[in-house]
Amino acid sequence: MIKHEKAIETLRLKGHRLTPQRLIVLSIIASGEGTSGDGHMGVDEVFQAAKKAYPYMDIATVYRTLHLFKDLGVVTEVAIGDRLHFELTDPDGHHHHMVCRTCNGAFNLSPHYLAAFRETLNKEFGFEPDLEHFAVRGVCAKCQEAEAKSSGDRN
Amino acid sequence: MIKHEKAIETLRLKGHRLTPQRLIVLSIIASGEGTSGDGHMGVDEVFQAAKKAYPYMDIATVYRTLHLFKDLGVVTEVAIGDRLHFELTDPDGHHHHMVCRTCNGAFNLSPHYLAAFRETLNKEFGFEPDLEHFAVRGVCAKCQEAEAKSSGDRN
DNA sequence: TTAGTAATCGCAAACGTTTGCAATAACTTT
DNA sequence: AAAGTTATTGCAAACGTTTGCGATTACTAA
Repeated sequence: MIKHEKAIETLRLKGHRLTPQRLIVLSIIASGEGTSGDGHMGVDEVFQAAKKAYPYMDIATVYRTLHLFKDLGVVTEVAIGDRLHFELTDPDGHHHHMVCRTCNGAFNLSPHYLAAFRETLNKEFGFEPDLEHFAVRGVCAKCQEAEAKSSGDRN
Repeated sequence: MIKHEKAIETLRLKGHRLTPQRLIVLSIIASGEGTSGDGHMGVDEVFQAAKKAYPYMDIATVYRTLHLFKDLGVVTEVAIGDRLHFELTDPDGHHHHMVCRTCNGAFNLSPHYLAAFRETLNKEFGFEPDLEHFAVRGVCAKCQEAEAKSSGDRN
């Protein structure tokens, strides 16, 4: 059940080297033990965890590795409140995100909901949108309630 | 036809001070003479122009001013190829953007195309998306053609 | 008109991220 | 198994952006 074995295969197939640093970062992302509890982790979370496994780990390497993984489609980048988070791409459970601007919670969104939108852009403008991963910001149902209750204005 | 008079009014109404720096930044954004030719400008473009009008202008002030304007809804932020661009919010001609990942061109998109999407998120999840301004990345029709012609792969 | 006050500024330092470069190490070939 | 090639690394410097702070200045009230 080594979840990220396919990712390693992808690396090798595209001619990238299997360095300890990359494997460490990969396993950390795969474990997904971030503070958010949503399976995605911030760069610094990854870095801190990686240093424990390999004290020489450099933050630049973490960034380079995450970007490589992203380009390979091995991990997916989610913008959570201004900072980037990363999660292992799950080809079977591919999903988008709704990110609440109030509580920074991330909710999954099935690709189905975007299909119509993509088709429209294609037909009307010949524009092919990048919707491999997509995040909408907004306010989730819970925070809308809370806001309605307190009905105080802060903005 | 002082296009940004309403913006100045907004500043004053919310109790913000009308400093020369703010007025300069505002008029620069309003002029919209960016290199992109699309009416939006990068932070450094704004900064360079502002320095000409007021040599003591500091880049931090430009950032603070743009963020203030954005919070007030006076300007709109567009992510163009990793860098933020800003344009005067035009309440009459409100529009979204399609940003081509290949040529970095920005094409306007009428809000109409997002209405259905918003409604779905609302109904299905009770999620209220921020779609005041929205930018989809992708590849425009022209670049798709060009790519098809060369048919070389790079990624 | 002047004096008081608080927001705003310029500066400099800090932050998160990216990049250039020489040293290292993963892979290939023999 | 050893040597060669080249991607990758760690480091340090640079980049774009944000923030803390004391000095300045727009506004308010007298």
